[in-house]
Amino acid sequence: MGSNSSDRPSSSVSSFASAAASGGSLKRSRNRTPQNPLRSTTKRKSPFADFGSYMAEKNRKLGAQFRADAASVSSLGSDGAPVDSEEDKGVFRGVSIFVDGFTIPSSQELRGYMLRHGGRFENYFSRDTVTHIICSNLPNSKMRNLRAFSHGLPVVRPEWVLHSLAANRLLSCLSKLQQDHVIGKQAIACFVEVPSLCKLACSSWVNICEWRAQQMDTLWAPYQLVHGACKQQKLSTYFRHQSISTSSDAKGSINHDEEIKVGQNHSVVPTDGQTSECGGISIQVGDVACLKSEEFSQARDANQEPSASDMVHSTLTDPNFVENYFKVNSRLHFIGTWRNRYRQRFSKLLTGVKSSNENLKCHSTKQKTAIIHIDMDCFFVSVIIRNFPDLVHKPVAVCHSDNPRGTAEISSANYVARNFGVKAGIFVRDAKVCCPNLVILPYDFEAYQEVAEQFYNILHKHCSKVQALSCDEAFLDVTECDVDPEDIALAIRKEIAETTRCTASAGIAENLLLARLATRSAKPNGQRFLPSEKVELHIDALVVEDYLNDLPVMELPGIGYATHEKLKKRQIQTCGQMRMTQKEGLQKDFGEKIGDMLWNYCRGIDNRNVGEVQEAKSIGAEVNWGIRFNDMTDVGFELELYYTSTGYSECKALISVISKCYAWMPLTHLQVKKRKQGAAEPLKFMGCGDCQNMSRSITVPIAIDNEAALLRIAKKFLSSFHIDVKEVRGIGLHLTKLESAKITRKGRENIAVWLSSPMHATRSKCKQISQSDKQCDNGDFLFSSGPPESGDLDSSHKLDQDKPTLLFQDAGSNCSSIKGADCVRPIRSSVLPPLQDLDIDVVRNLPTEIILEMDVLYKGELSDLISKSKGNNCLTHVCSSTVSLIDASTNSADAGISDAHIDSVKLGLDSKDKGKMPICENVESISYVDQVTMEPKLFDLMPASLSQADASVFEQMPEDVKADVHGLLPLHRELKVSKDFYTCFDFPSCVQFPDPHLKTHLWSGDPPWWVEKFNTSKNILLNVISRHAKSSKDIRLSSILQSVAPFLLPVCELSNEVYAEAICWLHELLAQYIVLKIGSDIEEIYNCFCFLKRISPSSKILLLVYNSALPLFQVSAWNFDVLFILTFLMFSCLLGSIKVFSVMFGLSVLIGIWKNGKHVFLL
DNA sequence: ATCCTCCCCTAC
DNA sequence: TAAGGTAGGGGAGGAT
Ligand SMILES: Nc1ccn([C@H]2C[C@H](O)[C@@H](COP(=O)(O)OP(=O)(O)OP(=O)(O)O)O2)c(=O)n1
Ligand SMILES: [Mg+2]
Ligand SMILES: [Mg+2]
Repeated sequence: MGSNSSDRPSSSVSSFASAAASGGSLKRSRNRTPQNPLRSTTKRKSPFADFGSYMAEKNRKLGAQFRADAASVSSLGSDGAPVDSEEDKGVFRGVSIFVDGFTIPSSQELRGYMLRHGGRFENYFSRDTVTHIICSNLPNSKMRNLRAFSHGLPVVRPEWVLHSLAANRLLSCLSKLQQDHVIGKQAIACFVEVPSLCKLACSSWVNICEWRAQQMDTLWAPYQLVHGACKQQKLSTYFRHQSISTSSDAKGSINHDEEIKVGQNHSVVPTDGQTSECGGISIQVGDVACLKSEEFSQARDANQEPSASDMVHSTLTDPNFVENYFKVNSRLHFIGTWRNRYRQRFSKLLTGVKSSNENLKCHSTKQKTAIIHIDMDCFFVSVIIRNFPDLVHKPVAVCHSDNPRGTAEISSANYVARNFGVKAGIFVRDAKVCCPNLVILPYDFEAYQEVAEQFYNILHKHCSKVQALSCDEAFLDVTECDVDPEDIALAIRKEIAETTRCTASAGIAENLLLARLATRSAKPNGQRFLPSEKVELHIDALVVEDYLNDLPVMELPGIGYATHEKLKKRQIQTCGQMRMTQKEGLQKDFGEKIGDMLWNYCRGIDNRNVGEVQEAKSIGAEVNWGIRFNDMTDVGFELELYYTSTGYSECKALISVISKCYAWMPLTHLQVKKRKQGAAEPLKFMGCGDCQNMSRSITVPIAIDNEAALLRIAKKFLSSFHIDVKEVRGIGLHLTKLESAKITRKGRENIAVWLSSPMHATRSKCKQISQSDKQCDNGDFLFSSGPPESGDLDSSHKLDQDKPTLLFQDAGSNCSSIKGADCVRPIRSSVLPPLQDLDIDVVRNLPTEIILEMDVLYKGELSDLISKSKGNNCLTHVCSSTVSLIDASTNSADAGISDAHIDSVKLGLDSKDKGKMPICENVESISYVDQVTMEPKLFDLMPASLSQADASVFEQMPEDVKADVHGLLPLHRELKVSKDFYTCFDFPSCVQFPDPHLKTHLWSGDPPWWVEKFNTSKNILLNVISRHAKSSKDIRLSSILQSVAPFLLPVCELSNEVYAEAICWLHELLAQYIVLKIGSDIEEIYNCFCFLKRISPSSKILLLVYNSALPLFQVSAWNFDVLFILTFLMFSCLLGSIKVFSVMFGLSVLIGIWKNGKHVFLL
């Protein structure tokens, strides 16, 4: 009967238990294996988001400069000087692109592609020169601006460039791969279906690409972004209107759906066979007339319902889905978030009654405790039914749908209905089977909220010790009241009934457990006193005894489906049976605490006290219904919504908590539900079905107090899953460990070291550091705050004022700094204009984080320049408000950011002197901008074991510091990666591995020997690489990799041998390249790895190469001690006399610690 | 022992 | 059609 669906294990249990059980099974497997490689198109804010003085200034003053720059750059391409002049390479002849915002590939790479293949690249937009605008994604609001700028030019996604390149011809803007992985899958499917064709096409990789391009043209969805911006705008605003004023016009909203779908997704893709859609290409939005009439009537019908939002039911069709879902639709969200609203509403009362916890052992008081448990009867129904007096004696339930065949869940059923077997949590269709006359009423969350407030007002009026359990349920400790508890209960119930016109039931007993059990047996609209057996020697005592004896264990609070099943296996069904079991046995089977609880509960023993609501220890939000995505940008978009709608308020709450107690909430946890392999569409409409959970968490060393930083972490996690977004069924993000604000100090309390690591950040000896600011990076945000208050350890007021903030680096900036998990730092290259060419006035108007980032690129010279140009501390202001790293304890406390940069650089150069880690005095501050890799399949660039650290330096360290370091790193990580690499794969024996004797030979000669070697190989991947190397003037590996990468994207399945051989050779090539270049051009190596890293989500081959060769780079870099500092991290702590900071080298983190002025490098 | 992390379980 | 959220307790197992 209560069977919810086959994908939710078990049934027959009370609704919620089954929901929980399903959650349990769904959450069970934690899978970190990568899914289909998928290019993550992390969305970035458009530059147009930043309209303001900055843009105006920039346009005004830099226009001419950029124009000149663009012209010269472009001419470079069209002149063809550095470009191959071959005819077939001029794929982009006549094309001139302007890249808007963040893209993958980056604008610089796109530029490279254009220049190498006859196209032009414009650094700024001009209607006269630009032929195509490239952008990955634009939120709705930006489309308008884009429209204004585009002047009707095609706005296309960057894949167009790649795929045109792959096809070796200019693809139509109107045809586009729906999704990278989709095309890959389709292509593979085609090949599988037609093996002979596959063989044929496999004669050369390039042929495959061409073939694919031709074959796929018909399958491709439009590439071009939809323009109809005006209409879109109109419709959007209309919709917004509609949702605010309970609309009356169905046409608009349904149309809006179509519109948004196009606007957001850029293409409408049918989800695997479920919803057939309406050829995403040609929905010319705004054309109301073209809508299906049945949809009209549906929508119209829906609109007659009280709920304003209608017919939007998934993330596919409704851009405001999550917001609406939480705001007006989800009952579970309502009851789940109720506690927070209660906290807010009654916080004064709560702080006033702080007594209960300190008297935890109050059994010293002889007085027997008296507990009242009170709970509204069928709460949701009672509230609604007030408006339908006729229905009181009819079976009634609250549910979203009255469809007798539907999978909507019953939220609550009145007692008439319960007699038929209708209960919360079952599907409405099952309820209708039990009770065909069941009347379904809709939700009214506002009414629930209002009644709940009345309810608690009354409770607080009668009793000072109130423990809220839920919106309709509370414990009262009336021990200290003189009045008979039963009379109190009566009075309260009476008042509740009069005030709310809803009934409540109460249980009175000596402890929480019995009171709650008493309530249950008193329902509905009754109350019951359940005396403890010891005191009452009478018939009542017998009642308790009997009551418990025959009580099914399932009735005990804390025993749900899983525990019940376990007990059933042990032949324990009732409390009486459980009493027969030894406590030790229970503890063995269920764990210490649970066993104890079981043993106590079946005897009616409960030692808990009534306590007020504690501070929240965690917050989170998730959606697991209606989640259907078409592509990654949707997911990002959804997350954004997520945090601007619901999560936003959560974050606000969090912020207030943080500012109040300076708390840490260092663990963030993203969870994604993915359809389980082979799982059918869920029985429950739009449900998540049988899912596999993927989750990732990170411990950040500082409180996250801004939702943008959260969002960025979340997006990074998200992209690291490499999940086929069509399989995504749910998303959740949680922040926990709020309580670490109260971490007690002990041990080496004045040392704090945080390291980033690939999977998560490790926090070691995490202490709250008062008195000093903490500046560290553990994600990719900057932690900043005002100057530390010295001396006043617990000056929370001061800390409030100087509350640190996280800078969300890509907030509203077009200066690409953070691009999600797969991105790399912008690499310093010839593209960087000379410092003196910058207009300082313009620069100064840039967003601060951009200045900082640029400053990094200019190695601090920019900030020098700015401060000089201003002649005062303008920059100081900027910097101290963002990266203030002031060490009050040293005499150079006034060191500015530029000093820091210089010192940092010096630090890098120093290292050349000796074969030791650099030693740096006087480093007060180093600015840092970078990110942490959370990509699980990518090894972080951080040295991964002590074996990579300089042992002599390590020896110098204080003992306690050493201990910390040991805690952070494995003592030794096997670094013979190349060996491991060959053996850890299941390589076919026939693969011809590079001969060890070839070492150092691959790169000798001109062209390098490998080019010919690869060319003559039978391996078509190597052939392709060789071809590109030959045709390229530039024999730098980074450049070759860039040009060849599009051809290594997954297109069709080659044999393992081919892959393995290619990987081995590429590994060897890279290894020898490192040896070759490490002393002369480490930046080139870095460029190679950056590129590999970013492309790796798309190319399994390159991912493997990256992973295998990276450690070689790490080791080499350390051994050579020529550390080219591309980016820095400033992470400065003043901890007593120990200062901790970390510096980013490339992507690896160095931790420096110095004590008493003596400065030691660890890693 | 005690902590930590990654889950599961439970309640409404 | 339908709105399967939220937060705390705690167990298993590894690290310290
Ligand atoms: N599976 C569930 C359980 C509960 N609720 C909501 C509706 C309930 O009205 C409210 C309170 O839950 P109770 O357990 O107190 O159930 P009722 O108040 O409905 O009935 P009872 O009279 O048993 O308390 O929470 C829900 O939406 N879904
Ligand atoms: Mg109730
Ligand atoms: Mg209740």
